[in-house]
Amino acid sequence: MKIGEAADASGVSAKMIRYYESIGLIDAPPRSASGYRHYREDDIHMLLFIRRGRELGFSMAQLRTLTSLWRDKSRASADVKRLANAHIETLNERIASLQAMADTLKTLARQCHGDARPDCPILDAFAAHNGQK
Amino acid sequence: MKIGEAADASGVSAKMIRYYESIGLIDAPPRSASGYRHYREDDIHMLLFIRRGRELGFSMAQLRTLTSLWRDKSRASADVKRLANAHIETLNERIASLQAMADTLKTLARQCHGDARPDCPILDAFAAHNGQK
DNA sequence: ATCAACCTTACCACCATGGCAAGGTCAAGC
DNA sequence: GCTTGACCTTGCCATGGTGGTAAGGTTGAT
Repeated sequence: MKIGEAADASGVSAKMIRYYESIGLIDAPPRSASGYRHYREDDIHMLLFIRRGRELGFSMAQLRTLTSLWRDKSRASADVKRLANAHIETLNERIASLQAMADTLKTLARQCHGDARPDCPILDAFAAHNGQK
Repeated sequence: MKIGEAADASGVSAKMIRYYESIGLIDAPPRSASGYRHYREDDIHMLLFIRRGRELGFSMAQLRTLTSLWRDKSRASADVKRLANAHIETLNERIASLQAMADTLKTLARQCHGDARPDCPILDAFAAHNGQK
């Protein structure tokens, strides 16, 4: 299978497949005489694995660990679970941070009459250099 | 006030102050004879304004609009409110996306016994190339 | 033989930020 | 006046993942 087909089959762009190879996340596949990369089923599975990990928000560094755990048939599931829990923690922090932003903005937006007049609590809050907020 | 003091006073690093100037987000301040940037109170307020906007997750492009609204004493508060609401919407989308990731992972982690055994529903889900998920 | 669709590598760009380097400036202490 | 240290200047590199683009080679079908 050439890289374009592998990209279609895995949902990972050809560009990214080459990138993953360049950073050592996936193995370099065999090449045809003319230099074309050639992929097999297992490689597609790996790409799908990586794509799903990325879709769940794992970083490349974490994917590196996850793929090695995946390859390691004698891994301890505790290791995987630990990584997953750490990532859940990170996600929760990011959610809380975004939620706090949204809450603040919602409060401000509610106080803004939103008409043609120029006075605006949102801008006031941004500009506050006294203890207003 | 020199840039270091402006950085301390505003919470925006000197590096970022120069960057904001380079992209035209803030005006270039007057320079001393030897080339040092010199800031006044109003410049600090602007930097604080920008910092608060960034802390609420607005993009640089949005900050550009917000600062121009701030400067425009005859703005309509509706314009500010519209921008804020659009950003709240974006934040909500990002939150929902992260929440979906976290929920999926939580479900998988709950199913993983997390001990020394190698079988792991998390990896299984990542690897699924049939309709398992 | 030609043409389109593919492949290859090697760059540039993003966005906001930090770091580092090489050199100029200023103020305080001697 | 000289040294020293803290500051300032510009400029370049790196991040992380991804897309784009360019210049050229390969393949397969007509």
